[in-house]
Amino acid sequence: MPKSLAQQDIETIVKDQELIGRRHMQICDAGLKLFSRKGFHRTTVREIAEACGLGIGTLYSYIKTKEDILSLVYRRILESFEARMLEATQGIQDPRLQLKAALEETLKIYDECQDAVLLLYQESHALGRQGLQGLFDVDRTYVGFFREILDRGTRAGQFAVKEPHLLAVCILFLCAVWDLKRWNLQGYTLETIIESLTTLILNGISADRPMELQRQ
Amino acid sequence: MPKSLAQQDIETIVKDQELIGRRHMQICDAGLKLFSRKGFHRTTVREIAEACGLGIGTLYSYIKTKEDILSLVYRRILESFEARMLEATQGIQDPRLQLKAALEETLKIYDECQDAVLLLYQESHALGRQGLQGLFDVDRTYVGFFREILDRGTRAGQFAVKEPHLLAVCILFLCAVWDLKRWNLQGYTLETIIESLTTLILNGISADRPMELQRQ
DNA sequence: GGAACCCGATCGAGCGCTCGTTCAGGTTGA
DNA sequence: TCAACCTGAACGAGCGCTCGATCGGGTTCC
Repeated sequence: MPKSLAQQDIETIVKDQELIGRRHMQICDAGLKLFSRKGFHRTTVREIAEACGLGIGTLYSYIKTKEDILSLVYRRILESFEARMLEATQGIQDPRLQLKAALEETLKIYDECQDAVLLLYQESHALGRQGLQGLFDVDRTYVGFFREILDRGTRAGQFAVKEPHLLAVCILFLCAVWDLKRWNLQGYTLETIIESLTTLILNGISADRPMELQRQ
Repeated sequence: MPKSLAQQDIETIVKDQELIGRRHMQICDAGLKLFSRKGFHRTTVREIAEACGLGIGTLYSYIKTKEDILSLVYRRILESFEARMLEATQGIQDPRLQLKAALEETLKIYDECQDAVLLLYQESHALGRQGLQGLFDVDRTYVGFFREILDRGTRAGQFAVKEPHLLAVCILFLCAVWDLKRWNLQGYTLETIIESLTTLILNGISADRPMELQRQ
């Protein structure tokens, strides 16, 4: 199995690969829960060890530093995002509909994983250079995915987009508004957000006015 | 002078109000510089004291906790933003042009104050409930400002916006893409960003297609 | 079969250190 | 003289991480 760019191995004392996998899972669960609730710095390694039912020493047989736990958490989050995203949009031919589907799925994911997205934006600077690079790489593939849709739509004459990469970044970023500005969006439903953002973006980039989408 | 909502006083040992003001200024400068470079948690109070030429004890005569320094920094940032914003857009009658000006000025501010905006998004959760409330309040007035433009434009028949508040939040948020996704936007100029975002948003919310803006 | 040995996962007390905060004493100016 | 301000050594809580000890189970050898 080829490893993605974000998959630099974490040094471990323990040898058994299958066991490492299981333990890393436990550590992820505990890490995500605690980091989300208290933040990276306020969470102690001891707490994480306790939360996953391991001794501190044991925990440190599966990681080298506290930072590794954050990396582990990030990896799993992003992997799951990528998988869901691809599944929800593959096979759709019409760029406009595909973009709509991509937006909708991203917003649904971001809705279900609020804590994770928040963590991603707030604590990523706790990662070192190497960890950050991994995040960047994954993000770039994400953006590239949106960008491809934009390119296809532009070639088909449906979209009028001067800077596809820039716009892809913006669109993906905009989806995070639901998580990062949640406190100022109470009262709205996920459906309203999806509709509003989809309308804004599709109108914003359409070569002609996409009336059929508004009517439907 | 009436104090804004964010202006709950910080407890100090020192009495002289004018001196407090001056010292708080020094502390802000040092805090912004160091927090931006190293983050809140990695910056020590000692470093801040040194950077503003005060002894640690002296510093603690002007604040009660480290958190107070962050509050202080945030306050100043937001105050300056608000002032610039209002100045740049007041008096513009046409909603479309006013929105354009507001976007442009916000992006310019966010360009000049990258570190500050990043700090705002990354470290605000280090603040306690009270400090956060203050931030929220200021942000709401900001958003309200955009919302007003949207409302005026909608009444004038220029914009077609179903959820003005939601959209105002989105627009303001979108401006931060330039700071929060900077690493993925290298190579673009501020001017390109301004143009792309303005086009996206104005097209996105316009009742009719605003061709004149594109031609000009 | 079972004694002797080995391997590697587990454990948690505690080391070494950082960092926010305090306080007793010094300095200054009116 | 005394209030206001300044100073930095000292404090101690809390943290990440290490390391020697333990133990269950597999393997070897008689």
